[in-house]
Amino acid sequence: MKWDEVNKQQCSVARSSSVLGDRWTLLILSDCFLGVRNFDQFQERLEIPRTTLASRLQKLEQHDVLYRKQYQSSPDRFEYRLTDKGRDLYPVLSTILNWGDKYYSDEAGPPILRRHVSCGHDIQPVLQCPECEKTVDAHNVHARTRPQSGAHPDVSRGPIQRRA
Amino acid sequence: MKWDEVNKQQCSVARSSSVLGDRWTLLILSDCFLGVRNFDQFQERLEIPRTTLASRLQKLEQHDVLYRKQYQSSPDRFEYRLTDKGRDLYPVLSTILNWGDKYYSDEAGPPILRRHVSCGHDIQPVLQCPECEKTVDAHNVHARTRPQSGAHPDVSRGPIQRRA
DNA sequence: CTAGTTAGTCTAAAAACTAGACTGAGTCGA
DNA sequence: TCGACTCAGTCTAGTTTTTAGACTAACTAG
Repeated sequence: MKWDEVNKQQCSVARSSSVLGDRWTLLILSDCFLGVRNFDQFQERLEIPRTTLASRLQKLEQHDVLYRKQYQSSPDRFEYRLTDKGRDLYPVLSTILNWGDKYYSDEAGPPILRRHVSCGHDIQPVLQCPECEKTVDAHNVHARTRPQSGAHPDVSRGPIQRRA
Repeated sequence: MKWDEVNKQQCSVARSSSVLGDRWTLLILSDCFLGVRNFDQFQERLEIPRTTLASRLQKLEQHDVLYRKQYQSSPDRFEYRLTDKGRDLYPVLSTILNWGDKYYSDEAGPPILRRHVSCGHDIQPVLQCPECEKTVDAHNVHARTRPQSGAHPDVSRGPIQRRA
């Protein structure tokens, strides 16, 4: 299957991956959350080839993750900003940051700090069950396909979340 | 910059992206969490080219996200399983699933259901502050670089999380 | 002996990525 | 008015990655 047909799969991860699962895309979005808005600023911070950057920004705009907002005329210039849909990717970037902090940061600690404005602490957000408010991870969530959803059926052996 | 130099950046998202930010990788990991373990099973479910699958699995193994476990001999055959480090990616895949469910699922609802074993509800996990236990999103977390971390300095205008 | 299973590898063509120069439409200072 | 600068891209040519699909190895089952 070609990559650009992945979004037709009946799976939310597949459809999301067709937007996010590309070289550079997650890094571009990370910079968006850090306030970067202009083409050259993305390019300099990421050292991404300009052609690649242009095509990624265009793709993210087409998928309504970013939008172009004019910030001057003559010559017309645009900056890239997160849409609501884009801002809803915050949990994705935040959990990726958590994982990177855990496995790839040096003794001095993580390079980016996140302060929870409400309580003032530097935090690493965690996943929580919205019903019972306990913290959740792979071991206490059981995934299954909804019948008639058109998704691939469950693997016969079943999920492996509860392995030691 | 070439993609395989991204992991040298002083940024947890960059280092994570060098592992996760590739075509197919997120989908492979998603299948791992659904219990898929064998080469042909990945290949059939994802319809990924076999050469690409082989190189992705090798890469994930090198990064200690998956490990190969022998499950038969003569001929020796191996299955791919999540390591602890790999299982720690659950929040990443889970938040991607949430986002896909919100923006890409049809009227009938999301194709994959997740049951919280502890409380029995079908849930979509949310991000929580571990200090004050409130739900967090882009609007109430303020990111900044730690001085002397070697990360890119903050964008002068500052984060945009609190924009309307 | 023949067919089937599983996990890959091989090959050649197509597509994507990369570095770096270049363009266009302006501004700014002298 | 000239030259340098800004910014957001585009162009080009060379390199790398991805892709489809056939093929291989080492068995087992009938």
